[in-house]
Amino acid sequence: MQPKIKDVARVAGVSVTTVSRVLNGERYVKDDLKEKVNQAIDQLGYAPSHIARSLVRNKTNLIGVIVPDLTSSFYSTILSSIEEAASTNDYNLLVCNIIEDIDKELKYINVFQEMRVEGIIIMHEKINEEIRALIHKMNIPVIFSSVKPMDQEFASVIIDDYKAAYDATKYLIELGHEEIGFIGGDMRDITSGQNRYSGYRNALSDHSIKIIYENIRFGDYKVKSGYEQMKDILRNKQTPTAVFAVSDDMAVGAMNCIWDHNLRVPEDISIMGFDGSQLTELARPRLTSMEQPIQDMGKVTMAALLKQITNKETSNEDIILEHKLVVRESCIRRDS
Amino acid sequence: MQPKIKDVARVAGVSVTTVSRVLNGERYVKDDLKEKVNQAIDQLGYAPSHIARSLVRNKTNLIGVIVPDLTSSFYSTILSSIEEAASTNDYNLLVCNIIEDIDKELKYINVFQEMRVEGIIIMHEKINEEIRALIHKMNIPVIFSSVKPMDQEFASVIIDDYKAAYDATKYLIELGHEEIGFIGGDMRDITSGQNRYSGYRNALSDHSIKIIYENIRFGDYKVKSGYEQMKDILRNKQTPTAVFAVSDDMAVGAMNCIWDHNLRVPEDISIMGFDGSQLTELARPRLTSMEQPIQDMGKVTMAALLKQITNKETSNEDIILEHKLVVRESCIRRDS
DNA sequence: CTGAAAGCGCTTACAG
DNA sequence: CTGAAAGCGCTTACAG
Repeated sequence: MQPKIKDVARVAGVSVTTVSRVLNGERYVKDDLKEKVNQAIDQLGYAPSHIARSLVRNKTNLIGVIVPDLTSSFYSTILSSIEEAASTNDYNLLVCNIIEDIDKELKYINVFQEMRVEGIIIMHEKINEEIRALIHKMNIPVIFSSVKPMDQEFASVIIDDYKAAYDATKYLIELGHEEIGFIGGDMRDITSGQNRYSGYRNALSDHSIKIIYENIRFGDYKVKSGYEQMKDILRNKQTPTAVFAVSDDMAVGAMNCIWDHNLRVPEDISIMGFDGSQLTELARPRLTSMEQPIQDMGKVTMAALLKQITNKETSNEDIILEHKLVVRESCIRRDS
Repeated sequence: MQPKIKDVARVAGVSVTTVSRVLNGERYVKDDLKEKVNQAIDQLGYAPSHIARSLVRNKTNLIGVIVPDLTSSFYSTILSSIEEAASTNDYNLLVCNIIEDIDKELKYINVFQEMRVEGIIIMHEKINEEIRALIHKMNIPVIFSSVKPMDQEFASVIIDDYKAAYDATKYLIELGHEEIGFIGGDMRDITSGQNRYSGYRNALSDHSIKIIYENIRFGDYKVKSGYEQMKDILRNKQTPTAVFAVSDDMAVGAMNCIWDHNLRVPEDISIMGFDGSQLTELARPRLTSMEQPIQDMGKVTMAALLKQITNKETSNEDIILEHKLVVRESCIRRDS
């Protein structure tokens, strides 16, 4: 059994009120009593129960976080910066990993409600009516980080996917590429998939380049799907001279596929990634990528959430961060 | 404000005791009352306060987890399987990320104590006297996953590092290599560093191969240090024909360094990794690695912890899991 | 400056 | 089968 405030009071020879006061750093406690209390605390190894405190203060200092895949370097990097910001502000993270299991998400949101978390951060793009309704009913700040589900009324911290994809494609065009393949993301539940695809298409048409649908494929943002989609593309009679994959993971998958076909990046095919994950520096050749400010994303998300918590007002205004093209070695000028 | 049990009781026209009973699935509640209560719960969107429950039940269903680096694919994979096991058993995870900051670790252990977590999982190898003392005082189950700090009396879930390193080295020897470089890990705080190093050395001497200290370097398990240490090794007059790095991250760093020097893996230098992380399949050539059962590690850790929690007895017996050599493409027979 | 008492939202003997 | 009351470990007016 852990010691309780009553034990401290007894040992120190004061009332629990007084112990509580020195615990909470109030003034109006005589130095000698304070001393005695602190001694008793040390002696007993007392640590106040956060549980009891939460109950009376009506404040838990808990944030619920839903991650689609902890093993993804993209999400775990965001989570890491969220954790840092939380820790700095004396908040603790309840972390839930959802792998393709929307029921688990619902279950966890329920748990979050029971735990009385003060806010929720979701990095999962799939969300159904039931979850939406539950979140609304809970009436606490919710913020989406790095994703923006369709038709939703919650705030997202996100980049301008359309423009980022447009700029990435434009860069390839400026390198002289005209057959530019595309490995897109999910087109159903998430706005990024559609916006990045639009950005790609419009960049091409704005530069009067014909869209070759044979060279357009859609994956699920993961390495394996990048590999598979690239394999498909390589089967075409006329393979593109450059491929733009809308995640670094898929880009690396594509690079590996190219390597396994004994072709070379970037000499045979240039590859452009998206995200700015650790893989960009790990891959050989190093991956040129349209980067999201991953580190900032977590920080900004927490800041926005804490602001909502503090001001007791929910906001549904998206926060748009800047994307940035980082040129490395995987894209070169096309020989013309 | 969230509705409370009192509100439910009022709406349903029963006592709070009755509401509590249907909440906890007790028998001895007449069907019509149960019905009314459930209706009231739905109507109000009531979810019982886990905080209040924890206080009275003296049980939080919380586990504290300390990860050294969330962005590492090794640790995040273990964390992911820990999370899965926790969720299955209705436990929630309080996650703390420690990056080289031992004070933060102490702070978090304190938080864990205040939160009255029922158990703690630590994947961090650095631990000082203060932390050790605190953990002991808390008197709750603590288990180390994938690491075993020196001189400690807590249980670890771990592989036989000595034997694993021995076997990996032996494999390289059997491929005909005689100059086998080594990129080791931290030799101070963690037993794996020393045990893997011993395994490597003994494998060599058991096969009458002279140890060349020039080709032995120590990193910090991360990609970058693998790169740097390999750079050092390549500066030597006689470079090894194979290098064994005691983490896949360092192995990939070494491979990248070799690539950047316009040498080839495995034709010029074979590379053996350690861990079995995602990188093994991502790298090109694919990385041959002495693998830990990463997925199992999380599962086994949680199982052991839950057992201790349930039986209210702490154990300090290590659990040793099997290592396994997975041959891919980065090691080949030496031309002799 | 200090303490007795009420209350946070639940559960659980105890009584009926 | 149902409910009034005590208690979980704290904080916070309130009174002195």
